[in-house]
Amino acid sequence: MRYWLMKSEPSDVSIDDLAAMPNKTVAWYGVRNYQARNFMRDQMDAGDKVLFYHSSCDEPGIAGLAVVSKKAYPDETQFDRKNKYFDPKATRENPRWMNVDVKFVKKTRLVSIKELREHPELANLRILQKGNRLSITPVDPKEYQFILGLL
DNA sequence: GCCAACGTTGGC
DNA sequence: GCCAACGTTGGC
Repeated sequence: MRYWLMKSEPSDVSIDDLAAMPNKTVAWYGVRNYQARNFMRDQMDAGDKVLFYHSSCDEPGIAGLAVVSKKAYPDETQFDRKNKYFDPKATRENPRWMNVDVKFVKKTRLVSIKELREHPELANLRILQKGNRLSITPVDPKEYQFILGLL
């Protein structure tokens, strides 16, 4: 089992939105970065634990816990002409983009990026590295446990 | 709104 | 295969 941090813009899907979804589950659609796609496609399994992170908002930080509930399968939005994530180079026979399903576990207090930076134990957390923009990053089990302790 | 740091694209 | 130009991300 692996641990991940997944960024979502709360104006798109917040932790509260996730909790309100049917089955409290959402397809993690719209990832259009190969590295992030590869993590989902090649490494994520049902049962993997997820730190749900709010990005591009007033209070960026960890907002809750979630779990991968379904292995990667083709992202439907790539085929939908009207969708902002439509990809003309993707076909049903040759999909380019994949997504997993993510299910709500719990909402936590907001642990801001500022607070995360204050802990030397988290110095290597991918999301805190300079220039990091990946929307999906692996989290070391020790880092995950440490963050659980902050909640 | 700024801007650093990336990722992608496309001409050559 | 190189690399300049362009687009995007995301914290501040």
